[in-house]
Amino acid sequence: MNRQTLEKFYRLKLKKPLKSSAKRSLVVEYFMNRDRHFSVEELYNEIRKMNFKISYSTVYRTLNLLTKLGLARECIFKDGMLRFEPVHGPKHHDHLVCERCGKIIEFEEPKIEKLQEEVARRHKFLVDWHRMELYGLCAECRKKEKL
Amino acid sequence: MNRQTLEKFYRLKLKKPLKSSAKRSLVVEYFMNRDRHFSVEELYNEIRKMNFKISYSTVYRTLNLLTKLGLARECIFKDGMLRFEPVHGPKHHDHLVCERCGKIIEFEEPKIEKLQEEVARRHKFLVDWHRMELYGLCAECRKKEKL
DNA sequence: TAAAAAATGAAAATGATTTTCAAAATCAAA
DNA sequence: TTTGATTTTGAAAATCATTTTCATTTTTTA
Ligand SMILES: [Mn+2]
Ligand SMILES: [Mn+2]
Ligand SMILES: [Zn+2]
Ligand SMILES: [Zn+2]
Repeated sequence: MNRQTLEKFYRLKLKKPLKSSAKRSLVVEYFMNRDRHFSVEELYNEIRKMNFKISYSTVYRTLNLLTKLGLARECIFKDGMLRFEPVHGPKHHDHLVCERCGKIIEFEEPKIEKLQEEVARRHKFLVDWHRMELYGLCAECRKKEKL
Repeated sequence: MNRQTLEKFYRLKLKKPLKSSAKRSLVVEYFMNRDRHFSVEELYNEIRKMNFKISYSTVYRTLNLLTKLGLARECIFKDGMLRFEPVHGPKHHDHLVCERCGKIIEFEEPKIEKLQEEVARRHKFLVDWHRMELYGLCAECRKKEKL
């Protein structure tokens, strides 16, 4: 997420006009500095730890805004908890999720995406978006497993 | 799901022994007769409509049992609501989900599964299970779209 | 038949997220 | 500026699907 996100954020038009606000900017800034999946609680705690006063309501509201604006993406893995990740560009990626340590690895595999399109065509289905997650053990956890 | 499921169900050993019970059997039977994804509420209402008295607790408990026994699988799509589907065999499948009408189409694509394994190998990751869902418009909804 | 174990259902608890609403902050004229 | 309209905020309440509790009933075992 680049430096101009905050300005970009306020330039973007929604149904309703946005007033600039310190609290919201705070959330956007901390969001900007994340580069991986995080839970709302994590972000909330991080901001709190810095002695900024903020409410969960505002954190949720701002993250939902960022999502509508296309700057954030919701990720809901097996545990069912809402997470967000910054959207860095038009490139799509999918996830490997370690069921032991929770680590999340991102990957891209164009060959799979091609085949997905083929499956869709076969069913005369028009794909808007997809999600694919592979759950299992990461390299580190496999090593520990063997000891 | 075949006829012997109910017996199979009671034969399976869990941590705790199961007593046979009419209410639970009821849920298992209605579950058996489903062959697609359903919400807990749907199953509950179906049983209720037949004038059987049953509680949500028992429906939830039984479905969780069936899941532990490997006879049911949890499916959580974009809407975040818990659904179950009967497990018919060892064959795995993935889903196309229509965002307009909610229809769910199942598909298998061994070529994708192979590539998933390759991705995993590349990351020294051991895959236990995965989920893949393609969201978009089904054939029917596309037609209506065009009119 | 009696005692032990498990199942049931109503109601309460849970817990993450959203909503409400009154007060505070921001903005846009005048 | 001042004013008045609009938006934002946060605490508390509402939501809502799912789980848990617990007193009672049912099933199994002895
Ligand atoms: Mn990611
Ligand atoms: Mn299915
Ligand atoms: Zn791991
Ligand atoms: Zn459709």
